[in-house]
Amino acid sequence: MGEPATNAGREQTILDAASALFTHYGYDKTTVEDIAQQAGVAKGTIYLHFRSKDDLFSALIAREAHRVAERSFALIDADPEGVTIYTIFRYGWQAMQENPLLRAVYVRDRRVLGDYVRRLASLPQFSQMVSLSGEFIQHFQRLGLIRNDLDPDALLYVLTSFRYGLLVGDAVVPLSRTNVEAVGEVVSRLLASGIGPQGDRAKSEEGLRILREIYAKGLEFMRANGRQVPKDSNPGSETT
Amino acid sequence: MGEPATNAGREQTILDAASALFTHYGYDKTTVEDIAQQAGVAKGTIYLHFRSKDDLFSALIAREAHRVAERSFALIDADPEGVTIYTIFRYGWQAMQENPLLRAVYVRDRRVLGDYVRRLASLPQFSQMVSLSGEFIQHFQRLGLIRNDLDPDALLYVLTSFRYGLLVGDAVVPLSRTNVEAVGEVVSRLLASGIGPQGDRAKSEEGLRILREIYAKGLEFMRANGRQVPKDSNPGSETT
DNA sequence: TTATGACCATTCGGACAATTCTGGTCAACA
DNA sequence: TGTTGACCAGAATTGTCCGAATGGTCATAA
Repeated sequence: MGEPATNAGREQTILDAASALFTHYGYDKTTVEDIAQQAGVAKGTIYLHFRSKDDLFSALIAREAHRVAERSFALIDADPEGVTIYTIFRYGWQAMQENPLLRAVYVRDRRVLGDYVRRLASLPQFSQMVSLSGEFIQHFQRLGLIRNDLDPDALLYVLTSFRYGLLVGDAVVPLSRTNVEAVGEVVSRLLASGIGPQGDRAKSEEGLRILREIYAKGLEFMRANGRQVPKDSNPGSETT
Repeated sequence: MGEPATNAGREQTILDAASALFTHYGYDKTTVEDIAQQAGVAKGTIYLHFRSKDDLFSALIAREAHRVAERSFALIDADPEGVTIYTIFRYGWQAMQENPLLRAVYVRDRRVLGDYVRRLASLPQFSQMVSLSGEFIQHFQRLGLIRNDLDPDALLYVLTSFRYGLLVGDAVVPLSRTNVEAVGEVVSRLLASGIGPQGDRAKSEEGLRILREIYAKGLEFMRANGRQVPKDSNPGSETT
């Protein structure tokens, strides 16, 4: 309904169609023909914008990851607490929870990813970069934004597992749409007093800087290993 | 090596063999013949102790659940902190982490459970009973052993997901044998200041009572829905 | 009484061919 | 210049057959 006919607009339309079909039917069961039909274009058009079905999916993941990151930043900004380890964790989870496709990628849901899971193996823990990494925790500990009497490696493991559990959790305990807020609140409170700084509330501008820095790194990494531009890149880099 | 020839001893020997084979090869790929061979008995003997392969597995799960519970109780007792919400959570996790079979049951690992996962569907969340349930949290909140400014439903969801994440977590971030202790320590510290009572450290004898009570309930539940004794139970209760 | 292992009905799974489907191309077209 | 859809080779699916394997039984033996 009312898709723009511009070049960039058409690409987004294709991605929208692909997103809906992939999350519903999974990568394997969704054919390129299906995507074209849903997007209202011919199959050949898709190959004007993307090199292959794989490349299309990579582009989609990149777009959704970007959206999730922006969404989490917006949520963090909107919270009066500002940038803290627990708002980062809370809204990072919430933003990913709201995005079915990226959530599937993060938890490696074979029902959605299908054969694509093998391709993911080469991107070892790319989604961790969105908001969580070892150096991130160590930075925060050095700044006093996380209590530093905890082993950083163990803490990373705990936080990563925690987030993973929260993302997969509703497979064990069903989580209704209504109490996402309540869960976020509990998570936030728990981490605030659990791993936050004991005494003073330290300045968070530094945290924001680090957050954006690590996000930029993640972007760069994804641009390197992610999708290739189909048209105007130097050709002749085919390996087998 | 050195199995006792007593009746009960033989049953345990069979369960030991089944445990090793199931965890290594999975339910589907392990034949009754394999179990008999590994246990050093004839196949028919197994059917003197267990009604079917399913029943054997149910009995094994029951035994391992019992062991895990006892193990976690022992760990809690050994900790100077005593019975608190965080020692319960910490050692409940650790004990289950150490038991490959029960861990597979809890996370519904299809590679180990095979076709048996369907049977598990009738036991909705039986393993949660081992140490975690809604009423448990509410009891503790009422006693002041858990801060009561948190929504109990959301808290239950968070803790359940947290534990699930910790149990599955090493599929995402590999967890070496050596730092299980470190992770447990972090978990304990995090929960102590995260959800424990803010001020005083309340008396924990009451907590111990509740813990055993809920465990007893779980046992009763499992005895009702779990395996049936093959021999001297009243016959004639076959439903199709 | 208790344990055994040969035996049976059923299921499983590999092999193979027929058939459909799918990602990707490209000459024709607007 | 941008778009289309018929077309193709290879992959996946479906259906079928048949021997091997498996869960479970029971007459026999210790």
